[in-house]
Amino acid sequence: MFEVRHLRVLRAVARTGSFSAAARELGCTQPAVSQQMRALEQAAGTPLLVRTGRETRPTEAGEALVRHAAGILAALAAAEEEVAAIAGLRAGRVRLASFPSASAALVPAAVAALREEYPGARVSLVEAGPPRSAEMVGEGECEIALVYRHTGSGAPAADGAFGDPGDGLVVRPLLTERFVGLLPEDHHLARAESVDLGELAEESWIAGCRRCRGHLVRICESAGFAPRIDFTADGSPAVAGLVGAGLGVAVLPESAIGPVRPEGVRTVRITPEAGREVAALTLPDLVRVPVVAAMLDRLSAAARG
Amino acid sequence: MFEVRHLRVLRAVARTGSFSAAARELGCTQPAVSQQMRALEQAAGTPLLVRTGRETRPTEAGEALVRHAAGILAALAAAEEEVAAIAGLRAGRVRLASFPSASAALVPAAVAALREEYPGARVSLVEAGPPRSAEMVGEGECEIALVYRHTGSGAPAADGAFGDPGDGLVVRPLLTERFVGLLPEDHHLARAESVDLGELAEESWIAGCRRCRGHLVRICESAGFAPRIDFTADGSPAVAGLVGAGLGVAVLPESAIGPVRPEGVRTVRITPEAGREVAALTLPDLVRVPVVAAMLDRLSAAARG
DNA sequence: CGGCCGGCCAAGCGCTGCTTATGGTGAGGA
DNA sequence: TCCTCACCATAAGCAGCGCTTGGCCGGCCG
Repeated sequence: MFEVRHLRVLRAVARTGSFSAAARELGCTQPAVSQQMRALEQAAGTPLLVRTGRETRPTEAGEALVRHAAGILAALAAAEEEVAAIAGLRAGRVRLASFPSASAALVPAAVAALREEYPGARVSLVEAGPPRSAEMVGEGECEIALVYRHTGSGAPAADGAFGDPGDGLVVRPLLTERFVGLLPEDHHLARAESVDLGELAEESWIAGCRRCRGHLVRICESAGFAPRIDFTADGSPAVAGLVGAGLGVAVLPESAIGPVRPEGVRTVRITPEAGREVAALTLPDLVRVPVVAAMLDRLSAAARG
Repeated sequence: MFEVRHLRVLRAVARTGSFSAAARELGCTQPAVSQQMRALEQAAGTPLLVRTGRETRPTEAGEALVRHAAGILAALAAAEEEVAAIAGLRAGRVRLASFPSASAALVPAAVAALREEYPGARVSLVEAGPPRSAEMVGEGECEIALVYRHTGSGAPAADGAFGDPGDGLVVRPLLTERFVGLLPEDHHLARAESVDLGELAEESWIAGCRRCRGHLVRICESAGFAPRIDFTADGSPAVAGLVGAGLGVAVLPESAIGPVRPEGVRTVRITPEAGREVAALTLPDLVRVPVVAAMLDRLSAAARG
């Protein structure tokens, strides 16, 4: 089997016409070149160079090998270049899977920051809830999953939001946030500093997605009542809109509300406290991939900001 | 720098999705694969494989490298194939330089024998006299030079026909042959067993090429006379034709006369004896090139036949 | 004819890459 | 739930390889 090193030496010898000159060019000693060429000729099974005393020329087989070596070494250089581009963050791909409110808040800022610094990076995003997004990382469909896990009065263990720890995923915590209550402006508790959920036991409730609805039920259970859920809306803006229309009350993560306060809605702290942790999941090997590490950093920064 | 071995292992891992399977496929142990991949990832400066427990997949950089590896390994295989074809004599080129009478006698038989056994071999021939043909070997313009050297009453040392021994050429003796006298059929010595050249001192002489002419003069000098050269012809058939026409006498190498005796010509042994040695010259390295060795063998066989 | 250059050879040595043996971990089945 | 198997990582030991140094020889040139 030919070695890359052999081909390099052969090319140098063929170009310079001398073992010594090739050795100087390659930064090694002349016997090293002699040995390399002997090994290569043994591998080839035929002489590749003729030493005529005055000069050293390739044989026909040597010429053929030099010809091929040019292409092989060029392909190798191209491969190194491409890998270096990915390793050096001049290129690279990172695929995110995230849940809706993160897609709206964290991800745009992080992606913008990454692309500003590394224009070559290619970022893609797909929306998927915590169980599925973690699976996608495990299945190689994406590099980073943004997930959340409910904390507080809910049942975190049963929630298992961060995916099975047994998946071998690494967890990068991004932020923890409280759930706040959303009340219509004209609600009698809308100006309160803090509201106990029990005070809202008789209200009409507005729930979000299936997962959030389960969490809402558990929160209310821990406060001693079962919520009467009259509306279910996908997406926080819709929930807030329903609250603003005076159709009921809701609890949402702080960040899900976004920078602009929805019209006609007041937010209040709630007790018992409830919240969620947002984290990024990825595979251990992938945290050493530059573009993945950079994206994780940008996500952390976006979560802090 | 990537090594061929690394690429092979990477490809096997990517294809099988497992270190162990790759090790089995490559005929080595699993830790060997682990080490190879670690070394390759270190060389690449970025992870190339993600181990998810269930399976092992390439990262983006790994995919890029696998993609390049396919081309590189294919080019390498093509190079090995071509070199093996040359080494294995399924292909190969041998260029001959020979003097005219060998071109007419030895070479056709040898080339025919070689091409019959190895149809892929490409043989070319150029005519050149001994000094020049040896130079051509030294200069890489051909692989084999057919040369001759006069022996006997001539001055072999001054002749130097086999080229400078200092050229580093190897000599493969092919045949030695006597010079014979050519007399017209009606010459009074045409039926003699042997003719002393002195008896032909007063004849009209027909000489061949410049070099042969010099040799003729020396032979005659050693017999005690200077030949009167009235005709000079390039090529033995022409010389024999002139003799057959009764225009003079000549001496020629036996083989130069060829299988068919020219019309009207008788050949007689001459004294003092004169002759020449025919040999093939090549470079030491080239005798290990299969097609060159084969050609030398065929030339020897043709010389014996 | 002597210096010089280029190449081969031998010896020594450090490094690399393989092997065997062992431990940890996730997955599948009783 | 526990057991077992498959897979991978790690460590230690060892053989082989490739490089270097030093010495020698042969051809070329001043």
